[in-house]
Amino acid sequence: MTKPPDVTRRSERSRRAILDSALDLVTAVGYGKVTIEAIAARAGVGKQTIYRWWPSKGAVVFDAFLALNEGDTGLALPDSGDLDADLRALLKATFDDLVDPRFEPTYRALHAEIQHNAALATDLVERLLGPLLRSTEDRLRSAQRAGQLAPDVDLRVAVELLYGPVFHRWLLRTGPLTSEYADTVVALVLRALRP
Amino acid sequence: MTKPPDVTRRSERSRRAILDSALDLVTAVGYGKVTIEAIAARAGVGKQTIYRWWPSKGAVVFDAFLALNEGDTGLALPDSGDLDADLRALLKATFDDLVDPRFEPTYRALHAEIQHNAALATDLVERLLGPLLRSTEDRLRSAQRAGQLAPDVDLRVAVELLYGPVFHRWLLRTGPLTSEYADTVVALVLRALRP
Amino acid sequence: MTKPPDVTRRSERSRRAILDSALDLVTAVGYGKVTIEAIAARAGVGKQTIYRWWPSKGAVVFDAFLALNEGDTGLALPDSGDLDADLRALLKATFDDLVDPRFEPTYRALHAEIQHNAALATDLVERLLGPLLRSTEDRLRSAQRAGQLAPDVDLRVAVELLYGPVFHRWLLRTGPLTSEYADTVVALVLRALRP
Amino acid sequence: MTKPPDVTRRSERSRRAILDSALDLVTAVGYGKVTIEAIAARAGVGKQTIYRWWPSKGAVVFDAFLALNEGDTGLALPDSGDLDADLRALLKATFDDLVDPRFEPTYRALHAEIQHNAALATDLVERLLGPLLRSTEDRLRSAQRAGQLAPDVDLRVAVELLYGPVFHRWLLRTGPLTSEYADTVVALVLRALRP
DNA sequence: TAGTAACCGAGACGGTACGTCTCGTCTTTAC
DNA sequence: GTAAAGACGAGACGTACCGTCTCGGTTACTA
Repeated sequence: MTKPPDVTRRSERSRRAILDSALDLVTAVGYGKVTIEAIAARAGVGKQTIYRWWPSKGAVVFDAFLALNEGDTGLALPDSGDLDADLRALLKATFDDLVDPRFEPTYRALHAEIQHNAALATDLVERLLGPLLRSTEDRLRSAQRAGQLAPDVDLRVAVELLYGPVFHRWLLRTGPLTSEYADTVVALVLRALRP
Repeated sequence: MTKPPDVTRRSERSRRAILDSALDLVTAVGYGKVTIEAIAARAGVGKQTIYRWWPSKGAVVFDAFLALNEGDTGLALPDSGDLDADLRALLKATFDDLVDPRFEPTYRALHAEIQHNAALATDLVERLLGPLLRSTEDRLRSAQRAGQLAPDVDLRVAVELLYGPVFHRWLLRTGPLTSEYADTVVALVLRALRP
Repeated sequence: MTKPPDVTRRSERSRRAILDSALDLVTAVGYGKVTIEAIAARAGVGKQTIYRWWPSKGAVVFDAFLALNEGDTGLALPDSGDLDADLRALLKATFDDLVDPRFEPTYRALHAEIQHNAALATDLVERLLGPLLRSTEDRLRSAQRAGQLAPDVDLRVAVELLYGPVFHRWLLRTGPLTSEYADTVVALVLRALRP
Repeated sequence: MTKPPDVTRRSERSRRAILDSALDLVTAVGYGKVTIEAIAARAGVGKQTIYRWWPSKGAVVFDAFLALNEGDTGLALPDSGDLDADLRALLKATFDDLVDPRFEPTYRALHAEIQHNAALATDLVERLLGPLLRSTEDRLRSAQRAGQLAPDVDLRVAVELLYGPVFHRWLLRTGPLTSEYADTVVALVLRALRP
């Protein structure tokens, strides 16, 4: 049986160098053209050191992406009292991220990756998307408590009703992600959710 | 300038063999492990014959998938008069397809592929998803004319409101695609669309 | 049983175009890089037209070479009475041909080819080298009759004694083919052959 | 700039396997039909391992051939005192090698190869033929010192006078390499070289 | 003069091998 | 004693040609 590496001995310097190189390369040449060899070379690290700690290229890049956002103190939960405005802001913030040319290729690559890598999917949904979805749900809950939403609405479904159309457009490229689109979606969804 | 191959001389026998082999292999070993070499070998065909007519593995597999559905006479547009029931039927038919173990891996693979292949994305949306989305839109239009939906609703957005949550769940694996889920989504969406 | 092509119907225009193209290509890119496809394309000819009339690339190129020399009325047999001078002239004429930059690569290619193509070897020795070797032998015979050479010398061996060292140098690149070299070889050989 | 491979890390086991396989294949199917793919497969080696260390098929086969003869302690310089007999022995030993059915096809292939590969030509002449030519020259030098040869004869030319006719016959297939032929050539050459 | 046999240009076909690339593992060197 | 450096076995990539096999379309003999 193969022994797992001793995590206490892990070189923090190498870890950082690998994540930084992964990110640099992914933005420079695109996810598809990044290779583990290239990451190792740029990080000044043996390939084995990558294979020892990550199971796949996707996992390295994903970790690199997470590390990028890890400074964020989490989404400032917007609660201006105006539910409509708050939701529109959340949606717009979401697709500002999705179409940011610095991130879009990698977001797409990660979404491609999770189609045949369920473990990565869980991680991505939990740790990258999670904060967004959770704070949206929180906002809806506070509205529900305030009697602005029907009391029997399943909030997890409500969140999907908001983000589903956005991701649908973005993943299938069936249309542009404009401000008006956010307005339209939010307006319709609120009609669905109100008491 | 490179000359395109003379399509009139194309061997139908080889075309069929290639598509069949592609499909067999994709279901047998999964899209990611299928190679053009293997498709050619199994089809009893030179690799060049594949490269002559398709630009990528994704294109071959996609064509194979299309050919599979090509016998379908198109969706029987369901119009029982009961809008609610019709939409639930459409949604359930959709995820019956999505979770069919014979097709799911390949659907996922195609969705992964289109993230870095825009041409394929257009094709997929147009030719595989298109019929479904169009007939859904047609059904909504007939309901709108009958005064069951608000007259100012943008039907393309309405369609996304229906399918978005479904694809969101399926692509991000955030929850199961159950019958109840379809009911919930349709109920909410109809509340949004009613006059 | 496969029928041989009907030589009477052969297209002279195609034959010429093929030989010309073969020669052009061989001097342009070198024998090794010439392909039958390229010859056919440049000649504006179907590949089958080449395969119908020649068994191999070597055969085409050889024919092209022969056609080039076919205008030559044959070697003017040098018989000035001065055997020494005549032989030196023959040797020098030989390596003028061998090192002519227009022909050397193809001569070398043909010599390479005959190492695994005995039929071509016979043709080459008979039709390209033959005239030279025969006229040299003739010159030696006349000298032998005149008593300048030992009467028991086998003239075929004598010819090889003259040309062998030259080809040895040329084929194995063991040294330069200079005028002095011809002088030295002829002088030594004549010492061997004199009565 | 591409870095050359680190020769100190080279796998001796792979090197041997490649050379052995090359030799086996060349004798089994003939040089022309040997491919690098086949050598790699038979050696249980990745193709890259061949491409890393050799520039061409010819180079591999040549190395394989050299390795074969590498146990030889070099030609036992024959110096029986009888120059005539010694030279005849050398010539006969030479064409015993040339016409040995195990080696002839490969010798021919190598001679073909060097026609368009000057680097290989140098290697072949230096390392395969070299020992033979040098020991022949040594034998002639000792004879010259003993006054059996004219003191002004250029011994390199003398060596070519001996081997040139032999290679001429062999390469151009203009006649058989018999014992009598060796006798005749040696006799004539000695007449040329004697004081 | 109609029919027909053959060559012709063109080029698709099943194949083989090329030389390059990347993978994930194994081995050696140096700190 | 750990990791960098990097050679290794494996095998897919896309390309180039191979030699064979239709295709229609001209010729040029035969009935």
